[in-house]
Amino acid sequence: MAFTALGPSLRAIPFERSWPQGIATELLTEGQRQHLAEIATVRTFRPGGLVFHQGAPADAIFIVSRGVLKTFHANRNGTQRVLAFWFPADVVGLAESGRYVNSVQAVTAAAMYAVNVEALKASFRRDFALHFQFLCKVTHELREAQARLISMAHHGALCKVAVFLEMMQGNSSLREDGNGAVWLPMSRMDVANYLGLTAETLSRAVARMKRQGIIETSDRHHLRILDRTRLHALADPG
Amino acid sequence: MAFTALGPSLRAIPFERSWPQGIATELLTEGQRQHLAEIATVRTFRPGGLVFHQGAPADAIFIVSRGVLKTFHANRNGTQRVLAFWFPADVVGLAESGRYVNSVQAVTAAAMYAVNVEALKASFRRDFALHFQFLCKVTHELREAQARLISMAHHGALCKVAVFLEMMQGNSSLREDGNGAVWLPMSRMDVANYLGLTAETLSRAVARMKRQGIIETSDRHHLRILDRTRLHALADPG
DNA sequence: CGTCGTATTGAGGAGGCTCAACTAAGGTGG
DNA sequence: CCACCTTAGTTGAGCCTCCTCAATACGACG
Repeated sequence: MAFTALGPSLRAIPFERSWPQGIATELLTEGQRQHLAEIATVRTFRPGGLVFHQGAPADAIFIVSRGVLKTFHANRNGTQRVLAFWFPADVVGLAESGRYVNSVQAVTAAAMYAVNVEALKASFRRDFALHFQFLCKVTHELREAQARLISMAHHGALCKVAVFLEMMQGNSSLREDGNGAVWLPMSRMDVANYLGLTAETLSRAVARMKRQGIIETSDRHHLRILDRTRLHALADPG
Repeated sequence: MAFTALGPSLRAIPFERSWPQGIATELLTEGQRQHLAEIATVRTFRPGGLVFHQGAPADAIFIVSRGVLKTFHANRNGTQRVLAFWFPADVVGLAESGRYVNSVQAVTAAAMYAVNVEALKASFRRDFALHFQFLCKVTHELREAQARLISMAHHGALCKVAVFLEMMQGNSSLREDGNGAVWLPMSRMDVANYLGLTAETLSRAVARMKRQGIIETSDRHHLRILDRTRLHALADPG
């Protein structure tokens, strides 16, 4: 689908009842997407390219057009924690006191719509629905963060990995065919960091799933889910 | 201060630069608060009272007026995970597909403004700034969830507890005097669950801090921070 | 084809969970 | 008002998982 041809996309599960339960849908109308495309500039990034750095003045917010990106937070001592991965139709760059709180970096080659904050605010003023859809999108991201809190805090390594794989499998931009093939563009270290594990533990968890015949891996970045039922049993032990 | 006399309050760190860095401020004008008070109904809850249950149809969103509440998510097997504690000027009840995703329960006696979703939406349509401030508030909650993800995933029990205590100490509605006294209205089990620990581990961590002279406890719900510097050292190990 | 960063595999140790006993506190009914 | 019961909280012993450290294999790059 020529998503990008229409301009920025925003996908989330809406507040309202009318939509089918639990399924993310496009929030913006064609008109809104065209309008956003007009006030936005497209910026492309090569793998590893930095979109913005934590602490930098926040003059724009970004909507992912193509590619995969990650948000991370650098601690004083130099270590970094991966907080989230982003895909097309996600929004990043929400500021605090005029500055970005985290850094965002491209994992794959990526394109983003950069929307000037003041321009966006002006658009919000004119288009109530657009404004509301952004509220909806941020709420959706909040819920995802909360859902992640559960699996991060209370579950073991196998469960975390299973949850992660289900999440990636549910993401249309990583699904390669209808038969469980998933593309994992990010490095193992990033995944481990994201899940609050060490690279070693992640490796062992993946190896165990392979031994059990739940998944198989060809290349380091390509994985196939063989037994979705058992994967889900691992992901959802309670 | 007679917060509640003015109507609902919304506190968060705004997007914009102009405010002092990193300090939560009142987002609403007196007029907005009065307006919200008019379209809202006040509902009171005794300790343990359920504000709404996960899965219930979401017809209202709630703004905390008085008291402390918790959000939790019940799993199939009956166990519950505490996702957040809420204080005056916080917003809860953001829905997904017309239903609440989590349950909210009063920890102490509490009062909430219940705002009908449709009425609120109508107000958003008329008052751009009000709409924008809600976006700001939700963004703020998203950032807090992300910050918590870091300490949940990568740190040990002592660190988690230290972070929690600093958070509670930073909350004006729990601070009892200027000298480190903090009121912890929630049960130890809730705290442990919230931090992703068992009650036993939490108990041991608190005991250790007492032995080290960092805190002291009188009653189960009252705690005093004696050495803020060392507490912060525990909370922020990297 | 060599080199360096990334990924996997192995052994050992620390921290938190489980299980269990015990104490404290709050609530009920006699 | 007190005895009783129930639930929350504390403390201890043992086990299990995940992290740490170290060595090795793989792969992307020049």
